Amino acid sequence: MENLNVRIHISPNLYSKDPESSELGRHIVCKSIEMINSMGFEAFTFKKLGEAIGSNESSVYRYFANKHTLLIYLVNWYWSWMDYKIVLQTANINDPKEKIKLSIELLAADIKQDSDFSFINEILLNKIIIMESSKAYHNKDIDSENEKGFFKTYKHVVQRVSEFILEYNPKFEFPHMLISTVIEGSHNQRFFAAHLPSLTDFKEGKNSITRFYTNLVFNAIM
Amino acid sequence: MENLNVRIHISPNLYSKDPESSELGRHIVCKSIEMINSMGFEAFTFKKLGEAIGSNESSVYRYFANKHTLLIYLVNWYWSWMDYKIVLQTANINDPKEKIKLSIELLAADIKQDSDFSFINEILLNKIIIMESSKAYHNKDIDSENEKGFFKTYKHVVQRVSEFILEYNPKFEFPHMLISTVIEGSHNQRFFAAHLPSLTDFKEGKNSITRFYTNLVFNAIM
DNA sequence: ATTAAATTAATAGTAATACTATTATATTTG
DNA sequence: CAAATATAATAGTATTACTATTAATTTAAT
Repeated sequence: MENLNVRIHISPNLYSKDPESSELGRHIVCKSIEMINSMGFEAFTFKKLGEAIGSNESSVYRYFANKHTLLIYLVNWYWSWMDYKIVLQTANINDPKEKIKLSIELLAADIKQDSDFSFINEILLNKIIIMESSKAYHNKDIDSENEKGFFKTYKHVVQRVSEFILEYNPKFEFPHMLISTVIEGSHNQRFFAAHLPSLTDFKEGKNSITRFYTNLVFNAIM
Repeated sequence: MENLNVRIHISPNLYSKDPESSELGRHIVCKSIEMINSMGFEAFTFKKLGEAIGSNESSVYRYFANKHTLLIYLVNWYWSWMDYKIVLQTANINDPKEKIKLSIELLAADIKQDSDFSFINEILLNKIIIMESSKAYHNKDIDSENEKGFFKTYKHVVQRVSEFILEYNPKFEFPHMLISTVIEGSHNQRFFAAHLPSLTDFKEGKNSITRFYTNLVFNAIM
């Protein structure tokens, strides 16, 4: 990605103190991504994180109320970043078909390169989204958290791509279902490919997942 | 469902002591379904369960090593039951198109009736599958648990319906991806409809979800 | 029927987790 | 420079997720 002077803006509802405002804060986010990746969200604790960054538990609590909120922060960062990538990729393209194609490629891709325009490692963050993001909303607080805007950026991405779908076919009845199916589905398929391969037909190096969902979408909306 | 003398068989790997073998065991399973539903999997504990059934924590531990294993048990029960329903529904039907259609209807349905042929409430269990089942596999032990057969019945259902797909179109490249997309997708859509409606195009009483996935499948494989 | 063996139930205890409250130390500002 | 504010570290608590031990009950064998 180009060396643009762009920053992902995160709603203040998603943290107690802005982690971007201090070295410690950036460290917390950066290290938490590594740790959630390596040990899994369940085993990850603020105590371990504090130790790992040479600080302590209570300092982490000043930035995030708990590890769930930290996950929400990461998930929102990811979707803001993804939205930005989609906008950039589809800028100046008029053909809705092409916009849809490019969007699916971004949404379903296996992220292999860190964009380097922030302290966040997007390769690892993508793995967290695949492995852990469903835990961000599959809980009893979903409704109150949704009201607080915890899932805004995800909904935003779905809305954006759904609009491309409607540009292509204004009569299509289920654009949001289709896009959320592609997003969640492609993440699931990457997870299944790695751990439950009999639930997929994934073959290395053949772009199966992107191909599958691209075909699925265009067959559905044409 | 008819009053058949059928029992869902659960692999002994999935429990420490067979909960079907005693009153207490059946009580544990039965009550856990209610409690996981009402309080969510995270807040649910064996201590609370013990109290609720007039027993105690350690008695529950004799049946299941921990609450994660209990969830795995429930998930497997569900998929064995679903497989049975699919077999029953599609028996004596030769047209693969019809078999696929019926299977999708079963997989994507909002379960509204308890089949009453066991001590398990399938309406509530279906809600648990929608809300909690991704937690059964999104964890760091997935590979060793998969080896122990923890996800066998789910894979079995996907395999069965994938075979219907291949009967219909032997050249289709992604039958497993398609079916796991339908299953996970339809569960997600039911969850979204209830909690994040802007990710769906769900409309009450219009069978949107089943209709969407049925169209998706037949457009994909034709 | 009696005793031994096995199973089941209940009690108590422990390490770890997810926080909170308090105090100490630094930094900023009037 | 003193007061106010922000930050960091320590210590503590309730709960969780178990485990180990002991007590009670059931089953089985002679």
